This record gives sequence, C-alpha cells and structure tokens, in this order.
Amino acid sequence: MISKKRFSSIRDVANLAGVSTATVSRAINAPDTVSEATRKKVLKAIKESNYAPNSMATALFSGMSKTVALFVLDISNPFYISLMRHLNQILLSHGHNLIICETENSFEKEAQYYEYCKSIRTCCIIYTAGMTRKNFALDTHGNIPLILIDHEPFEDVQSLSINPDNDKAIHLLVDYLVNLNHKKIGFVSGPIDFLSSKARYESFCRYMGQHGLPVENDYVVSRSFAESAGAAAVDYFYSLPSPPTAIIAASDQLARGFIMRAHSMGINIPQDCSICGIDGIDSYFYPKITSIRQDIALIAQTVFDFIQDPAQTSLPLTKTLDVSFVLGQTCRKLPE
Amino acid sequence: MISKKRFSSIRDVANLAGVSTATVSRAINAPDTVSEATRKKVLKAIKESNYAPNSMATALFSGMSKTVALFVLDISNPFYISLMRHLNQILLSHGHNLIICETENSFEKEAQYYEYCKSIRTCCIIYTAGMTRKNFALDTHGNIPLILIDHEPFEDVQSLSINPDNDKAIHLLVDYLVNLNHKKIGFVSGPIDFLSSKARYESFCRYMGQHGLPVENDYVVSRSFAESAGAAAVDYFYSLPSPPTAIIAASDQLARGFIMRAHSMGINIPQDCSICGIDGIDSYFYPKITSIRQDIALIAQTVFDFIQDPAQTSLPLTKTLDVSFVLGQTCRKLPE
DNA sequence: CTGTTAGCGCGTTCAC
DNA sequence: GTGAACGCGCTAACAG
Repeated sequence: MISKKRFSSIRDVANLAGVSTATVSRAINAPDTVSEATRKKVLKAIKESNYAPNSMATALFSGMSKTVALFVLDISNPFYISLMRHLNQILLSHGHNLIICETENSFEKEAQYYEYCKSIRTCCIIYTAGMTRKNFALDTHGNIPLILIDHEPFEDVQSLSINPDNDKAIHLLVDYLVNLNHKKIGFVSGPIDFLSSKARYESFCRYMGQHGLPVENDYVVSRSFAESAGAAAVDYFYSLPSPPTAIIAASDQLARGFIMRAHSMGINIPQDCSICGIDGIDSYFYPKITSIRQDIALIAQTVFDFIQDPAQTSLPLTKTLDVSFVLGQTCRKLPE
Repeated sequence: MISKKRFSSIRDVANLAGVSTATVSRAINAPDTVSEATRKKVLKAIKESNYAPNSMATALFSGMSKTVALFVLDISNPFYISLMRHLNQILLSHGHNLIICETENSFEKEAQYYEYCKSIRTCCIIYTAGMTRKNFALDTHGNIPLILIDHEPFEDVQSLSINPDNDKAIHLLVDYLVNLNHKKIGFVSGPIDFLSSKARYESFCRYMGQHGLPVENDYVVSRSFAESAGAAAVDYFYSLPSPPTAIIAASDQLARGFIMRAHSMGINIPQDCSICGIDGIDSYFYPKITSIRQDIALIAQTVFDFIQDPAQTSLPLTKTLDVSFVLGQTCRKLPE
C-alpha cells in the first residue's frame, strides 16, 4: 500500500516558510497581493519541499475540474487526431487537460464515459459528429457546458455549435471537378443521419444542379466514416455498368480507404478515377489528397474561448468556420 | 458564473433517504455491510436525486486519483492508437481513466505533462519508446508507479518494463525473407538510441550473420518512427547503385511511409521490393503489411494488473511478451 | 499585507 | 447496523 501522504502539501510549504497556508495560496494564485519578501520565501519553500499542488483539492473546492472531455467515434480518424493535438496544446498551456472518450458507436461506452465525466466534474464536454443517437444520454444535471462539433444541436441543451462551412466546401469541390470536365461525379457520404453528412449531401445536390448535372442515386453511397467504408465504395462503384469518373468523399479518411482499395484493384488514381476529400489534414499520405482544409487550430481556439467564458451559453450559439481548397494529386482533367 | 453546487452530494442523498452520509457511502462501497432495507432506500434516493459521486473528493481523501497517464511521442502512430484503445477499454470498465500526453519529442511538453500528472495525483505513468532523453524529468517524489513500454529502464526509479520479444520478431522476419531467397536486406530502424531500436538492430545483425549474410552500413538507416522517415528511406535506398531487394522496417508506421513513397515513385510493392514491418496493427491499409504482431490486449492487461497491485514495484520487473508472424502482401519470393 | 477559520464531498474510525 | 465527527488540501471570506 502506498502511503496516503505522497506529496508535500500547502501546509508543509507554509510551515517551512514560516507563513500561513493562505499566504502560500496567495503567493501562487495572486502574487500581486503578497509582499515581495514573503513571496520569495514562499517560492523558495515550494522548491525545497518539492511541492506539487493538488488539483483535486482545488477542484473539490471550486466544484469543477479543469478537465475537458472530447467524445469521438474513432480516434484513428486523422481529423480527430489533429483536433486532439490542437486542443491538447492550447489546454495544456493553460493548465487544463483533455480526456479522450472514444465511443466506437456504442451507447454503453458513451454512457459510461458520461458518468465518468460527471464524476470528475468535467468543465466542458465536446461532442463530435458520429454519435449513435440524435439524443444522447446527456442529461442537463450539472449543466456541463456542451460544445458540438459537426453535430446536430441537442434540443433542450444549451450548447455551442461549431461547424465548417460545409456548403462552401462542397461548392469548391464540385466546381473544381466540373472545371476538370467531370460530369459523372459520385458522392461517398458519411452516415446520412449525421448533420454534416446531410448538409454536405444537400449541397452536393444543389451545386450539381447548378451545373445542370443530375445526381443519380447509383452515384451516392452512405455508410460510415471509416476507411473501410471508403474501400467498400470502390467495390460498389466499379460494379456499376458506368462508374463515375470522379468522386467526392465526405472525409479524407473515406478518400484514403477509397484510394487504397482502388490501388489494390489496379485502378489508378487519378488516371482512372479522380477523387477528393474533406478535412485537409496535413499528414503523410500518398498520393496527397485534393481536399478542403478546415482550420483545426481555429476550432481549438474557439473551443478554448468558450471554456474561458461559457457565459455565452445563454443561447445556443452557432459558429461556422471558413474552409479553403487544397490542391493535391488525386484529380485529373478529362478531355472535353 | 456557474453555480458552485452543480450536483447533488452524498449528503443530499442521505437526507432524502433519511439516513446518514456514512450509510450512503457504505451502501455504495460496501453493500454487504448495510441491511437490505436501507440499501434499497439509499439506491432509490440516489436515483431520485441524480447523484453523481464526486471522484475529486474520493481522490482527495485517498491521496490518489484513478487516472493513468500515457506518454507517447506521436498519437498518430497506429501502434499507440491501438494501445490507447485497449488501455481505455480496460481502465474505463474499472472506473479508471486514461489521459494522453503527447510529447512530440519536446522536453518542455514532457515536463509540463509531468507537472500535471503530479498535480492530479496520477496513479500510474506509462512511458513509451521515443522520449527525448534517457533520463526524463521524472523525479521520485510521490513515487508515482512507472511502467515502461519499449523503453530503456530509468536508473534509480522503480518500474515495470514491458517489452515485446524483439529478438524473436527480427528472427522471424529475417528467416522469412531469407527463405524467400532475399540476400540484400535493408533495415529501417527507429532512432538508434531507443531501447527497442537498438535491440532490433542488434538482432538483425545476429540473424543476418547466422545466414552468412553481411550487414552493410549502406543498408541500414535510422531516423525517427514517423511515416516520413519510412518515406525518406525509399529515396535513400534507391539512390544506391544496388538497392536492397527486401526491407525490414522497425515499425509498421515506417513500412507504411515506405510503401506510399515507393508507390509515388513507381516502385511496386512487392514486385520491385519486399518489405515487412513490426507491430501487426490490424488497421485498414493496402497492401496489408507482412509484419510481427504484438499482443496489445496483453500489454494493456499487464499494465492493469500492475496498477491493481503495484506492490510488485519493489524491484524493477521486466516482462517480455511473445510476438507472432503475420502474413501480409508485401513480400515476394525471388527466383533462386 | 497576513493569519484564522470554515467548508467543498467523501471515506473512515469510533461510538452507540 | 448505523450515526457523528474528523480530516484529506485548498481557497475565500473575514479579521487583524
């Protein structure tokens, strides 16, 4: 059994410095309110006693821990990996902490994680696209501030919604492919009951229409966001009598799966088929995917601003973030 | 400002049930010591008051939180993604929690995370291959139990070391490639100052020697574990007058980078070059990499057993875990 | 500017 | 089988 008292406490420091615990606390949290001399004494004592502040005690007192929970469907999705990085970076530098709740589309896991979040008095929950149900077990007890990224708003729950400009994303891609003389354009969607999938699909229909191009049911597939779903799309499209010449995938992860499966079938990208994705993650992948970049650093910053001042939560807020086109190597121009 | 009191406490439950807080506590933690009748009353009150236990208070009292910290170099490495999954699964089901500390080879981040771990009284730190320095800022104050995965033991710090059977891994791969008639075998190592890299390299030399094959300096590269390092190896090997016909990469991530870069250069895997990796992650990647599988579920289980009973920490323990061969599609047989 | 004190929510010990 | 009281480490209010 490890001894209960493993670290020196604020009291040890106080004794060593010959001051009261309150003074130590002030020297740490509000240095201005303490005289130069005592502050130095205290800091010295902190060093000497190897003091490590106990954030449990702080959290207990304040009723809230400095922990942010990120719910994701799949931590291997490069978009979330990047989001995790950016969030961690900004949170850590402000003494906050991120826990990852990978739900894998399981209601049970989601509920377990949520119980955990409550028990540690999470200061904020970030909920991303792809959860099992529209209305998660998220109750309003405790009023944990909620941030939705790429997710349909929960009714009755205050939240901040952050979404990429899905419409612009699709607009850019459709125009790009049409300019490359593609007419038979397929669409690999995420699950259609997810907000961003739906939005992207609707925009796809609209902009195809603007170019006078039909959206054939045969050219639209909707499964999951996993790489395997992108791979399955290859099998499907190439079972058609007339496969599309270009594909818009609803995420880079889907595009990756598509490309790898295509290669394995001897289908050349972009010679035989053009494909582009959405996310614009700057990771190592060959060929570099033509895509739409989301500014993930900005998402992280937006999240953090909200955490700092959740007073904004009084009304459901929605922020739409700009996106930009990223040229890759996965599309080619068709002869007219 | 969010009200301080956001959740109902054990006292609220006690009042509602008409018992004392101690009884509620017992009803939760030691149901056997409470009469059937009162226990039911208490459980009912818990439900009705939407009680969420405050793990801060528990942790404060016990001097330790149920949080495990995992230090990794790079969360996009599929090996760590898998490890994160398995750890999270087993920990969550036991009321523990995992935080990810991605150090990105930065001393500052590492130190920041370590401070954080101390402040939340982490019950255990898992340290994986690839940290910046041999001797990290990890001090012994607080005696946080330490688990090293694929990492050289720290001097003066008690720890449990978990390593795959690197020797067997390399043995299997060298024998496999030699049986496919390869003689010019290249080796893409991780940074050579990491324990597992060094071990794998030394085994490589030994087993090549057993087959009477020379290990030429030209055929060994050592950079990082990133995909980009695998990619760079392609450029390097194919700048040689006589490139190797087969490659052993020290990780699947390196192999991935190698394969993608090779494709981009028109080098066909496995027709033009055979390659195999180590890790055996079962993720979607084409072509499926011939590799060595580590039993990550077993690693997670070993970690958890240790957390349950860190008394084993009295002496530095070392556990070597078995590995197995996984046939993929990235190697071909040469004519004799 | 600094010390004293109370209490955040919980688990435990010692009474009953 | 159950309740009262204490303390874990910290901070905010109030006194000095």
